[in-house]
Amino acid sequence: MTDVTLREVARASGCSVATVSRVLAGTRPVGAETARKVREAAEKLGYRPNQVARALRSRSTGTVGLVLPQITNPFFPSLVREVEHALHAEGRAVLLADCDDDPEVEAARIADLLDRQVDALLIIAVDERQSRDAVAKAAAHVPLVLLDRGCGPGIADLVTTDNATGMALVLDHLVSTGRRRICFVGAAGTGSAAVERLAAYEAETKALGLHGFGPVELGDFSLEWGRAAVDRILPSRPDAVVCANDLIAIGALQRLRQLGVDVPGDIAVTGFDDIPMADLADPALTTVRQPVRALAAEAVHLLGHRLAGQNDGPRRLVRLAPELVVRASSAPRASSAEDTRSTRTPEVEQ
Amino acid sequence: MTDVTLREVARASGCSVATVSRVLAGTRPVGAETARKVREAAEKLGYRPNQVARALRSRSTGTVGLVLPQITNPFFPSLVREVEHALHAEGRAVLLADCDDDPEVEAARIADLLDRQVDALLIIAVDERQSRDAVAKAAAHVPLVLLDRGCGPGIADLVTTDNATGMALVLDHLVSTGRRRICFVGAAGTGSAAVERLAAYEAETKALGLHGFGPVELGDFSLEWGRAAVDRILPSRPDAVVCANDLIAIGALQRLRQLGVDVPGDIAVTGFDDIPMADLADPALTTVRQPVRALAAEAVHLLGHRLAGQNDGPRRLVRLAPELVVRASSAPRASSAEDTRSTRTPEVEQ
DNA sequence: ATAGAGTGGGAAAACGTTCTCCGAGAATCT
DNA sequence: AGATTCTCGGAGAACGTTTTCCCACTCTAT
Repeated sequence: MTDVTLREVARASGCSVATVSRVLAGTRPVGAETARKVREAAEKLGYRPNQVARALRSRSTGTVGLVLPQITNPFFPSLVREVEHALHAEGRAVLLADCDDDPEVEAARIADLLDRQVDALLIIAVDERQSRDAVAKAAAHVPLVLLDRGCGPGIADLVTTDNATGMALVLDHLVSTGRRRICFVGAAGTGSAAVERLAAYEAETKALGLHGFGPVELGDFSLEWGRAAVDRILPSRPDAVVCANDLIAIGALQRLRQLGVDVPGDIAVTGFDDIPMADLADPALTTVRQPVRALAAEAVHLLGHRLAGQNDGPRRLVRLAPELVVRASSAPRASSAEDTRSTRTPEVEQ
Repeated sequence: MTDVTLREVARASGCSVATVSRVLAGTRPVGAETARKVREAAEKLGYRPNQVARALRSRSTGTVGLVLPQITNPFFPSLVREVEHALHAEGRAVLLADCDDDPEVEAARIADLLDRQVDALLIIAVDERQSRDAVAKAAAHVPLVLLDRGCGPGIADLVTTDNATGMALVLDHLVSTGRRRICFVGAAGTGSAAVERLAAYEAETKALGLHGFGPVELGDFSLEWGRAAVDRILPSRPDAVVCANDLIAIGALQRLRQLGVDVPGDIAVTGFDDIPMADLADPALTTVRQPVRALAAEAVHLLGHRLAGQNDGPRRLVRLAPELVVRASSAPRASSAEDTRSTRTPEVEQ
């Protein structure tokens, strides 16, 4: 019932605590016979090392804090999953902190995690500006990597999706399937996703010479805004609507259907992120899939690097290229959609 | 830079470590003047108690392990969120373990959490049978509450949704809006959700005297099965399809639309769980909303109870009544759906 | 005056590890 | 043979708290 300690294993195997620790941790060579006796005793008593004591002594808890704005944001669960797996593969555990999209809660959670002596922090920042202070302060104490959302330059390592590439993929695709009257529905925030995707859209349309057309409407990253934006955009008779994320796109899809507009016949719609719903929308949504696994792997890798080294060296900014996922919502107008759903791609499983 | 300890606060305030601990923890009355000096010094040095040391000494980490099958299952994020908030409100932190739907991984994660000295475990079991051993073993060491999914009787406290009530709500609703030729698409597994929802469906249809009709098709809890099941059910010309969860229902919706069947005109469709997608489907899905916040609160409450008491006493089984959410997919046939979406209910926010 | 209770404070033991010394014996070198 | 290294093992300090003693002192009641 009560836990078995090193002392008891030592007594049972007739040697010292130090020796038992050594053979179990493999930290120094130990005589074959002694080792056997120790292992035997440990086995018999069902000894399990107390990680708290180990942490106190060795000043490392083997624990990483994962701080995010809102686990219910549909893009995060898969990211959390990958991060969790990557960390567990290194024998680390994840302390989860959901911030309810509130920077003050975020600051408090970060402080709490530091008190709990996490070895490192992985943070998806709530807000570009308002998170900065807390993040910077935390980065002074412990290796810290920002994930997905930035937080000002030079604060900490950041690994994120290359929004410019993603937007370019979308626009190339639309143009190459004959769309010309393209418009953009984005978000007005100051977050990196909002800013970068808008900037990329504008740069790319210019590069492609589509600059004549192009209403741009900015709201927020929500379904409701997607629905509302359709009404503001429709009068200019576009043949494609590029949305800054999937939620906006799905909202747009809903409103367009309601108004009897044919997608993709009259208008193509694209999203960004590839959340699970994107594949389920009707028509299934063409979108940009963030390289979730690679993002997680890279972030964990960077953490490992700082944990191994002295946690100094320059801040890194890693941008990973996303992937275009073409589905029915952007099918060429020529093919008059008998079975538009066949474009659906398989799940990201494995 | 390096952390401030009790010793340093003691030295700075000219008193002993014991006294500092006492005033900061408020564990014993201490002279007013001394207390002031201590607090002042602590403040000035920026002292933060080391939770690991505290945990080692007081044999309590203030940490709870949350073990779940797959964070990407769309029903879980909101549950995780509520659990996390409820626990944090008590000053506890959450150690997250995602099991990848694998009972062996689950067992390993549970063992790891126990080594990390979690004060308690909150487990959404992967499998009714295969999780039993690991859960039972863990329950012997630490307060443990099962959430959402059971794991055999008497293993541990269990708080879950009352599937029978939920199914009754659905059937009453369908019957009272004129549906009679009702059929069921469920899952064949041995998990409590699969078994209970099927049993409840059968009991309730019998009670309502609908027993003449009623094909029942069993597959799994997936979109694909929902799509496939439609083809097997359609020949019997039902006017309502009751699905064992939302994924199945959304799959069914998709296939029905593809076949040109009018929902809800020809056939009503209902789901179970109220995952975020349910509201976004077209038509929006009538479903049973699990009382997520209450589930989390009750589970945490039970944990607290066992943490306070001696972790004995009988195992409890708490069933919470869910709520029917009527949306467009089950609108009465009479009202020939001008704007079927208006039935949509607001988000669960706040 | 003296015993008894009550108060404020310190010294030091514990919690379960890891790790630094240190010593005893065996093996290797000159 | 004596000096040096190596190997194996133990004693005990340390990690930063909490908590148990214990002491010194001040009140109050006899």
